Amino acid sequence: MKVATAQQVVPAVKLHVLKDACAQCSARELCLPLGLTDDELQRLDEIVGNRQKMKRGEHLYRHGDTFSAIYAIKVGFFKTDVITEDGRDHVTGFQMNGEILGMDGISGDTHTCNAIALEDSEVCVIPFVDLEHLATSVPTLQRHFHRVMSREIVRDHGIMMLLGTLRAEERLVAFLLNLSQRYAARGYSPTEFHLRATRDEIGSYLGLKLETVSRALSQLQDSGLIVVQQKYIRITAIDGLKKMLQHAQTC
Amino acid sequence: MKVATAQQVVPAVKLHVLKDACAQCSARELCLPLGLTDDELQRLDEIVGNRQKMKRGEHLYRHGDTFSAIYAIKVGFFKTDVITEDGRDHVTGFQMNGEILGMDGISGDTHTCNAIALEDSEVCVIPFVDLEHLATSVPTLQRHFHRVMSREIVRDHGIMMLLGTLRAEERLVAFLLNLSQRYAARGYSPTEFHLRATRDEIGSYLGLKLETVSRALSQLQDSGLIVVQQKYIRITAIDGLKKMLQHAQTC
DNA sequence: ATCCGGGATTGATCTGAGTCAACGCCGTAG
DNA sequence: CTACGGCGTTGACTCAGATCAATCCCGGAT
Repeated sequence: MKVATAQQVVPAVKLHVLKDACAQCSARELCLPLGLTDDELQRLDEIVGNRQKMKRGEHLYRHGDTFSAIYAIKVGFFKTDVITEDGRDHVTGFQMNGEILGMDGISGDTHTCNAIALEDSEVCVIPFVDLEHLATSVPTLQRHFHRVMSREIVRDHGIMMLLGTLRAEERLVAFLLNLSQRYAARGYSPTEFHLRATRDEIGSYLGLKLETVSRALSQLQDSGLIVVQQKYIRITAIDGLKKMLQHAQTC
Repeated sequence: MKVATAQQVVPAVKLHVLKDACAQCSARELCLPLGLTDDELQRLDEIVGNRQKMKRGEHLYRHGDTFSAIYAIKVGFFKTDVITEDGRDHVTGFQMNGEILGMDGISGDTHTCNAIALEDSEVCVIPFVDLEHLATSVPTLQRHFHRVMSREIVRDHGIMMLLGTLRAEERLVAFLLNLSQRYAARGYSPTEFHLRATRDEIGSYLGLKLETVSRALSQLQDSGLIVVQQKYIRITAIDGLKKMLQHAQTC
């Protein structure tokens, strides 16, 4: 067998896998292995077959690919998008380390969207049948997986709300605050980061045209709330941004 | 204990439960018990404690309620909505018989949206800890539950696409075709039905104002594609509607 | 170092949907 | 039967964001 041969030829792989195992992973609070015992973690490690490195621009999976695994992002940044019958696409989300990709594929055995790396990235491949099987004997894991799926649903509701009720500038603010909060949760600066997405991708995500995204960013900068230099963003008045969302449309 | 007493006092309840059991339910192809053996169905029946009747306008659960169960709609029609910090609300979905409500609550132990009956309805209450417990020993059930959650995610992506890329009339068309298809799947007419939602609720769902919904419906009627009389809708040219979505924005 | 091309910014103009307002319809309560 | 109130329709006007277009910026290739 091809895979087996590869492992025999390169014994270093085994070591590498151990080094990156779930127990040591910095993302473990965020992705699946929350609150597992050492033994349970060990069993999870065993099913997480391989860690897959990806170059910027590569697809992790494509719309129509048969579904076999979900993916935990170890490092990197992704976008997911759906394609309409008439060819246009729409970005449904941006995912960063510690987050799970691929749950769209569970319902129909094929993926319904594309997942594309926006920078060099690395993911853990979690074969889904193995995960389900393990979940039957590790209730904590089962519970946590359900939470992860549910969180995705709740997140989507938030985006639907954003798309349905907020104005352009408010959408941008919500987007920036969301990024800020997620970076903070990972120990990065909540006020200073690089956007990995283009204006066009951000626009697609927020239901805006790229020019509108650009203008809204400039406007926020003119108001003294943020500093923009291309993809670099610095939030100078995070409370001001938050206030914009609270009073949205009320005045 | 109160509950136990109630069951002893009213022995008729037991009979009633049996009559409505999952095995006989007309919605069983659509909600959870797909492909279970008789024995497994029996065990599911046992955890589905009670069937709850609801009057139009009643809340099944509210934003903030502690989460304990998901609900399968036996008969009726619901909407779910989320409330923003500043008081506005946004409809996130309409649910009909055979569909599952409440999965938003799994992630945080409290519900994140409201579920409101738009007509007199009846739901099966499925205590979530029991469902998870049963799922560990019935893989088919586990699998199917995961599919149901995933389908919800995929559905939400579709709505995000709709909100982000379609124009007002196209959104209405997508909405009507979606209803049509769901009614068809239940053996009702795909071309003739009553909207249970107001123009305002439909507008909230589609990211439009109620006037725009009204206008778009009138326009579709003028084009000879549908007939509208208040809440009554008849689709007279379903292919014409489908065509509108395929060529959306391409010309 | 220079060239090239994709991405970003900014301005001018246009338009689809929102807003405001009047009126019509229908079911319910008295 | 009539009055009322919520829902729906339609019209006139406004405006936020799309569209079209020119220019700028920056990073990678030659």
